[in-house]
Amino acid sequence: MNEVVVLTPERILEVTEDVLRRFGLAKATVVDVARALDVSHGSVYRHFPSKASLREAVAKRWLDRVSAPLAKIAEGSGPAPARLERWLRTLCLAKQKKVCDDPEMFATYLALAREACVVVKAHKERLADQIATILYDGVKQGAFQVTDVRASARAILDAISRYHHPAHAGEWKDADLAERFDALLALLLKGLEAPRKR
Amino acid sequence: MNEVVVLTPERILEVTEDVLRRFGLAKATVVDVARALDVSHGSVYRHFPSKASLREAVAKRWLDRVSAPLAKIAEGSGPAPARLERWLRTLCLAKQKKVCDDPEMFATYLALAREACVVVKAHKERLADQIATILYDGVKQGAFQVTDVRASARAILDAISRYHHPAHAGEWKDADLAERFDALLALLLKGLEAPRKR
DNA sequence: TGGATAACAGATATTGAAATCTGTCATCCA
DNA sequence: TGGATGACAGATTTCAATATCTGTTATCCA
Repeated sequence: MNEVVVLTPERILEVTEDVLRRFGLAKATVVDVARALDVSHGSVYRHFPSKASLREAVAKRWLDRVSAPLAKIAEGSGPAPARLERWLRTLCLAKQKKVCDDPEMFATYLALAREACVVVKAHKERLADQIATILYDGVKQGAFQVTDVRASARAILDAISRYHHPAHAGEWKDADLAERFDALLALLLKGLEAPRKR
Repeated sequence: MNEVVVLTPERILEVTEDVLRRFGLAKATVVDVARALDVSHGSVYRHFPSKASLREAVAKRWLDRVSAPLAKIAEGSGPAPARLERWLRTLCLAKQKKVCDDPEMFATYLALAREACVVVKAHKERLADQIATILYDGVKQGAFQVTDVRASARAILDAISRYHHPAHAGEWKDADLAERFDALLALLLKGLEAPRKR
């Protein structure tokens, strides 16, 4: 049988994540990754053109893991307002859980994200698309009154920055966090709402 | 005549700001400040118990200069929605102008604010109070329908974080900034609005 | 012949000794 | 006697030599 373990980009990314977890972003080197894979560092450069591109790929993996469960909610069915609320709560709670469970790794990913701004931008576009999907449903259902779905989707994502953007992670320990988030959510949903028929 | 120049806290703060401008936050020392004042650094410690407290006082001065013109708007008269819009635009444009005019000094103040989180918290409370003042007027005028003025005020401040919080300064160069801010503002104002009488 | 390697040059990081800084205090002086 | 001073100890920063890392390439091998 003697399985020959081949060096794939996927395997490199896994090990890189592990190395980042153990050493932190500042200290982790390509040589460390190669050592953990038991290959020369030149071999890593065969699969990724630079250290920056390797890091970018790790960032992308992480962000994809964030957006996947949200996509499920966005593409679900049922009343749009409830769905939007669930989507927004899921996004913010996921981020807040991450920082709470493993603050060091979160800090690592934050720094990584700052470098890989192209990847982050694409991620934000995807999130805005998901909100837009829900808003579009809401307009069809007559629950929302929105003139520009795309602009509103971005406005909502912007509005909750404080509760999902890693730069604000330091403010997530406040006792009144949930209360304030609820107030913001209520304000946004009221802003989207179509006037009641009577 | 021979005016004796006395060493006042105010004069120390002025010179400290100047030293910060010239050397940057990381390099500026209490000794530098004392040198610029032509006194021993021990004299500075007679007026401020520590370097941290000196920096805090500088941060406070800066934040007070931000909130003063906003207080004028908040305490003005006229229709609350227009006043709120003006207040929010003034806050965000002031911050964005600062970062555009003197990015280095802005970075210095950002780092300073991160240290002096107590002072920053008080500043945010003051801003929320100002918004609450406008909201209260709006409710009285029948323009806004808000159950908890204080909570709504904080929700609004939170919602525009992306456009006034220095942590997002990197995103203020985007071409669609004004457009996106307008969309968010419209959404928030719609959320505050009392249903039209008919 | 695709994929791994070791050797290499230039860039970056580490390290430890020396310099500087922070905060205190006994002393001075107007 | 309130306010300034300079000397001081311990903490922090700087700087330059040394080590390590990044990215390339000629070479190897299965």
